[in-house]
Amino acid sequence: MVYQFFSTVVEMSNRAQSSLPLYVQLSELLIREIMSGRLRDGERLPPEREMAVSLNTSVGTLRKALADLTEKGMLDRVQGSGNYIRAKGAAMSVYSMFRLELIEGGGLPTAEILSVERLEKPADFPRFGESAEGHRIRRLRKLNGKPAAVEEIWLDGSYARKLNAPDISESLYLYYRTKLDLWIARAEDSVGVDHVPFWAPDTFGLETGSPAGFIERISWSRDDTRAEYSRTWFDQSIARYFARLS
Amino acid sequence: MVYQFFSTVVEMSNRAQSSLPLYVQLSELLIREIMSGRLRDGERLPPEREMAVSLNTSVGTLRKALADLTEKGMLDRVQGSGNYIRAKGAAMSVYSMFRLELIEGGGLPTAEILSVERLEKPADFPRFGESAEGHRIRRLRKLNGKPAAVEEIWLDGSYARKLNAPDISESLYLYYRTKLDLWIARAEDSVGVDHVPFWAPDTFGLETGSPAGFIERISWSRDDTRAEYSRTWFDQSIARYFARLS
DNA sequence: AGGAATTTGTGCGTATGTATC
DNA sequence: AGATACATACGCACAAATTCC
Repeated sequence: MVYQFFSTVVEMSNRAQSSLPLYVQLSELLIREIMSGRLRDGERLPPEREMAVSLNTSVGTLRKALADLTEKGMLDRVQGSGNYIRAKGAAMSVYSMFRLELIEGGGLPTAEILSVERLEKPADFPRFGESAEGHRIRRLRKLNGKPAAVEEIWLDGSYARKLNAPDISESLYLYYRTKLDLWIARAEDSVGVDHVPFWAPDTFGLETGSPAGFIERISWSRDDTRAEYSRTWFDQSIARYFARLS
Repeated sequence: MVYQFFSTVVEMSNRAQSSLPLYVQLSELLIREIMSGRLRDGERLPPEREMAVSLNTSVGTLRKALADLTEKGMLDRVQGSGNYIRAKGAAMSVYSMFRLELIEGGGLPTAEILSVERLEKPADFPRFGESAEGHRIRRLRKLNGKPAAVEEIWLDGSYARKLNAPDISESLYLYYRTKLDLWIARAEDSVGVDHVPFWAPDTFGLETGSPAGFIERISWSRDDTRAEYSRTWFDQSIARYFARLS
């Protein structure tokens, strides 16, 4: 019985800490369960009423959490049948904000850290966060092993004194969540063209200064403050940007 | 008292026709009110409880409709203050699915119809709709009067026998809604590069065959069927694509 | 084939918390 | 400080879709 376990966790992460709305806590609890693999792809959740009881909450509140998961693409809700985990969506959700795919479709995204430094924010950046400094993370991004993009992410300095480069590894957002308790909730992208930056490694397909696809992004945390600013240059001959709108 | 009026409209569009969920009907009712200008930008709605009474529904149901409007960017909900119309978002919402802006930001989008024809769907298209035929709409899109993109939209043939070109004019989606009762609910975009099609008019900045930004899109109606397939070529030197993710 | 049981969807009502005015 | 108004949370009844016998 999985629920007994849930119940415990919720008790802990509930009264104890953040005083975030209960439905948010539930949503995040379930996300953690999925991410960690304790809830597997395709697995069916217990009926809402049972779950609500074990989680010591009401059906309505649980439903709001489940709706949130659905929106995130990590859950299928089927009337008359049940609620089904979509860990694929979850695996994607690790990269959920990564919006590049191979032109032929798909492609497993991986990342290779080039550098992590704490620096003054450049003056010409849009405003984000409260600190005058930021963590600059440069990465080489690959799709199915092929270098597809270079990426420079600026995380506001207030979220940590120092970032631990090895810990970041593949999933930056997972690191944010687990180590910094920072939940990226939404982002705005702007896609155009720009010149490949001078620091792009030789392994990247395009030469420094040549034109490439360009993504500019601002990300908000769940408390609706701008947390992150990032820029991505991608090789348009092998990758393209995609988005779901509503 | 605006609500009395609401009440009437809801009565009509409620029991009478579609049997869509009440909260969807309410949401659409409000959208129509905003679009038509009867609800103005910045205007404050009556308190939820009053509104619920006048609309002859419950607060919970109304709240679900309002949440929908919020998601669509047409409403600001401020705790302790009130609900405020954002007709800008609505004006945008006419083009809500239009995701191009000037590189310097913004730009008023307009459209000029090049051709409207009913044709066999090309075989190499992704599947959408049930008809073997589709309406092919070609448009020149401008931002602040500057030609920024050419666009080819294929609407499935089942939604109308024939489209009336003059009626379409600026807002295709408004036409869908008002004349065809087709509500585009969501879309998936894929952004890359492609060659400008041969039919692009001379007024378009780029020459036929030269590379341009390229958006491929599939759109779903609110009953979750694929209704539309479209392709857009845009001049990357003056426009860029933007998206809000979550 | 069909009906009963199960499960989510919709809608209503209410009580309490919290931000705004 | 008090009133107003949205946010959260709980619970119930019935509808609609699915599943199972």
